Amino acid sequence: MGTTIEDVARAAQVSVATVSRALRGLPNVAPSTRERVVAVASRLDYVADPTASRLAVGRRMVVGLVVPMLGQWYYAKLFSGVEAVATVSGYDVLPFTTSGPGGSERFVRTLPFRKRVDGLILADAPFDSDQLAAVTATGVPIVTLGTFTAGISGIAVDNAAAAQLAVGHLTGLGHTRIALIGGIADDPFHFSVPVDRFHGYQRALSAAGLTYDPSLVVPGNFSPEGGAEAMHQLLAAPTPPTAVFACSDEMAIGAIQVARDAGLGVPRDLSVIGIDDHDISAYVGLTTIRQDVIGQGERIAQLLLDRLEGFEGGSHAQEDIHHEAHPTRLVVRRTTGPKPPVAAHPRE
Amino acid sequence: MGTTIEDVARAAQVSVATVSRALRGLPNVAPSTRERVVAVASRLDYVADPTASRLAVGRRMVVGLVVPMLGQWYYAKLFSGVEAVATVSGYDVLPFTTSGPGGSERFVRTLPFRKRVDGLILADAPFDSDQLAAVTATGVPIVTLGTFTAGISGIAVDNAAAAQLAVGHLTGLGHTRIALIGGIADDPFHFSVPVDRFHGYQRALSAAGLTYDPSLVVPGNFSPEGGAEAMHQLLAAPTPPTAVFACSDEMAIGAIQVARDAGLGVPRDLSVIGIDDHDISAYVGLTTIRQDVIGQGERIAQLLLDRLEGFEGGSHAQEDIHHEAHPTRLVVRRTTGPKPPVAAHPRE
DNA sequence: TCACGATGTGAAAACGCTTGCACAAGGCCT
DNA sequence: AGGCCTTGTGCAAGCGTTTTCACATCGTGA
Repeated sequence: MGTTIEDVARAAQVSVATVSRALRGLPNVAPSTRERVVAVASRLDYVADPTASRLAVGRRMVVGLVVPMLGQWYYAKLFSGVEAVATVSGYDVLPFTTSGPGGSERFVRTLPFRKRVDGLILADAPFDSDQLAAVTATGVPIVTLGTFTAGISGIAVDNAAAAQLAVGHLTGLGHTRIALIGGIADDPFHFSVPVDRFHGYQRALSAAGLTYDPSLVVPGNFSPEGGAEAMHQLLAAPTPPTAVFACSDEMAIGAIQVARDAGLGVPRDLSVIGIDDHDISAYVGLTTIRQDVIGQGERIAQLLLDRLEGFEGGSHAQEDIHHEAHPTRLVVRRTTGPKPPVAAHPRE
Repeated sequence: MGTTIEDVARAAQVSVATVSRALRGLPNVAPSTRERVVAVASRLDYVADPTASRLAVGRRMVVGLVVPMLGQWYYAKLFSGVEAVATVSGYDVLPFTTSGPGGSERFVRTLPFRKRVDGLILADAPFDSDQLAAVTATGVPIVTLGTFTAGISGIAVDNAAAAQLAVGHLTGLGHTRIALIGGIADDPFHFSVPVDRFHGYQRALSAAGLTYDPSLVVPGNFSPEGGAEAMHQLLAAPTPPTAVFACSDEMAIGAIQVARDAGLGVPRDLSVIGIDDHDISAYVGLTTIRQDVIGQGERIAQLLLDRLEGFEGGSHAQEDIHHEAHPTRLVVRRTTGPKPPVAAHPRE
């Protein structure tokens, strides 16, 4: 296993420089020489040590992916999308999570990506502007996903529009008491996605001539558990909603379960819509707003890679920053329906 | 950003060797010197370049995680467990997927982990013994997850026992026609998990005095889609099952949806049990066999790291191989119930 | 026939760190 | 007082590549 370029050079009776050139397809190598080197290299099972070559070249061939957490559906999908395109360009992807111990403060304080990555993807980055400044000050090329930042290229779905689409679907069905399960109140990671969706929610309400009732807005922590808790809270109110817009499918699913346990029919007594189109949403019949997460991951990775390749080859001209909206789509399934004639109360 | 160890040495009026020693807490550095070096280093925002240090030390500080795919719930959780413990020991984790283009053949042919990782975690590795031999021949320390291999340490749940537990639950409820939705027939990645679960299924049947009916065993591809298709196939049979054991929760969820769409009550007419205890299973009321995926990831990573650390410090004595079974547990929820008095047929 | 650009090749200097070895300076013992 | 560990420090040789530069060699046009 430990064959080095020198072993190959010796065996092929050439210098290491020639081996390097021959194996990487650089010009100025005689065809016969190249052939011989390649043959020897493959006979010896030689592969270049990336550590050494990265040191020599000065590029780490690593992109960092900063996410609140792995293991959650959205970020897992994202990672796999990013990984897929990074790999074909020879880049590794190194995840950094900001919701663990220490959270984003630790991340910003230690800047653990320094000297380790060539570029950074900030996904739903929970940073305030000071923190962001600290990160950009390192000089590492950055793109964002899920939120737009002035001066930084990125892609995102239009969260406000998506939310508005969702809530519009509900108002279109005649609902007037529409709850929001989001991530606002306790805001574990204070990123902008839930905020934007909240705004879309409000917009849709006023578009339908409805007044905003703060008691119908509860946090859901973007988990099924959180969604369930939120639903409990909503059902305990004097006049429960007839429809719920959950800011993620996982919360929606948690909410639906609680509602059904309470004896409510979904969508007979209560309509529920989510966002994401989680892998299993189709199989629980959840109406939702679909977004292509893997596609977003692939796209943002490509955006960063283009920038990185551009850096080496081209002018260091001011990169024109680029904000790209990704589409979303309403998928109507079986958890939303017309407003019930009389509001049902959960049975005790 | 580009401060090197030499900059620090110059500023602190010591040699680079001393800087290296001081910053890494090695002995034989005068307290006053160390203090000064640390101060200077932090003033200059110095961090060691891992690429250079890895080259010098000869260890890559990377563990490879070989999985069929990322982005699926099980492997995403696994990755996050592995990542969590690897990180605290300073290791990066580099995923390799074997179900993409080229599949495991490509992986075995190119051995893309050479010179890149210090150790390898093979999760549900779809390798035959020749392929496995090719991988081990590289000399890279290996552990397996999800399956036991002679001569290689690993951890796994007892899949046969888990399956037996699941099917035993169904026979205990009086069911006699019990289907299996697994991954056997077309076997996209031919790994052993579905095989073991199939054996557990058979064992549970004979334990209950039931005869095995091959027509009740259909592949499900470990996806909700696959589970749905499988259920369609099962319902089309002359005498459909009254209970289904799905080899993953995702398949179970797909199956349930199809059954309900066909007018069957779950669990009134049809009981369904899965394996995994997926994040959302609790919220769709799915009866299942629970396994702690993140815990498995953490444990297998620790096992590998211990081995790696052992390598450097201690004797190269024959590592005692270590096979560790991880527990599973039956979680009864609301998709399983007693055998219906008369078998229901799907309504057309 | 001679200078001259192409072309192929090798020597050696990076890249930024770690670490073995040599060495100086003190303390401690006898 | 003289030898001897111990402690603190620096020099320099790696680690395995890439890449610059210089140097042959060969053909080619004048």
